[in-house]
Amino acid sequence: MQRVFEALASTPRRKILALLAHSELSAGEIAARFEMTKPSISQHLAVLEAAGLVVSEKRGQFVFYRQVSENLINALHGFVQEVCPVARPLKRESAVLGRKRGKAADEAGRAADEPVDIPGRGSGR
Amino acid sequence: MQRVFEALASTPRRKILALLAHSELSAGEIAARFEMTKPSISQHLAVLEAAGLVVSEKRGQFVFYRQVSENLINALHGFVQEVCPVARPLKRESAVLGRKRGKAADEAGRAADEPVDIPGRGSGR
DNA sequence: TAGGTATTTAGTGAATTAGCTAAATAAGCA
DNA sequence: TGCTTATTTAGCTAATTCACTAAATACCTA
Repeated sequence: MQRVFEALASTPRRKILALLAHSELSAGEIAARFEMTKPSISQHLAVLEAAGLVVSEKRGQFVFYRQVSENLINALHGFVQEVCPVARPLKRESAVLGRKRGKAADEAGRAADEPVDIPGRGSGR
Repeated sequence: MQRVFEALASTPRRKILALLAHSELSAGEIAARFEMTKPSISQHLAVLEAAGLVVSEKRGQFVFYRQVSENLINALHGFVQEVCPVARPLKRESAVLGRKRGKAADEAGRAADEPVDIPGRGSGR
């Protein structure tokens, strides 16, 4: 949770995530789209990966990065539940998207006015 | 947008927002719930206010703070649209919640794969 | 093995952030 | 007016972040 929000606090990192919205890209391809040196981009990618927002996979000479949208959605969703309980309809929709998740809701935090409770999942209780 | 995410990057500030989820509180009441000095809390509140996430109102001796959930929802929503277009159902629900908003979607950013388009609103086009 | 490309690690300096204490401002009350 | 409470502003230090350059590592190809 903390790491997710720290990762999102940086504009270049949010842009990297947006760039990865539709397809995976190599570190070099990502760096090519920013006016920043490759080591700097590499560092941003490391922050995103530590937050669980992307994963990397080395294939041959290249390291490809792709999004892990579950963690983003779960962190934001969990937070919105805490802060803005009026948004309950969001929760239901997010649940539909996040059926396959298992643990990230714990990191995402809770305790607003009810425990995390994802309908349509079966293992919550 | 940038200010919203910077504001959310701090755990104490996220906790303050959660504390304000259900009712407004004075600066002193907020400070009383944290193990931090009042000036520090005051600074965090200033950051939250600069991001448009809370508003303050001075009444007599006290300064009361309350949430402005529209800005939070819109910023997160706009970002999710950029980064995670698969989450389109969220968008529709968020629109229902945010009927009354007018301009914050611009700050929230867009450009993922379609323009911001809130159904059920009348002024979008 | 040698040479080239891709990426990360190390190390540096400037800028920002987070918390503190002390002091200033503002409002309520005797 | 003078005292008390509530909050913010100023000024400080320690810690973190950001982007850079230079060097190291890993992989591919000849």
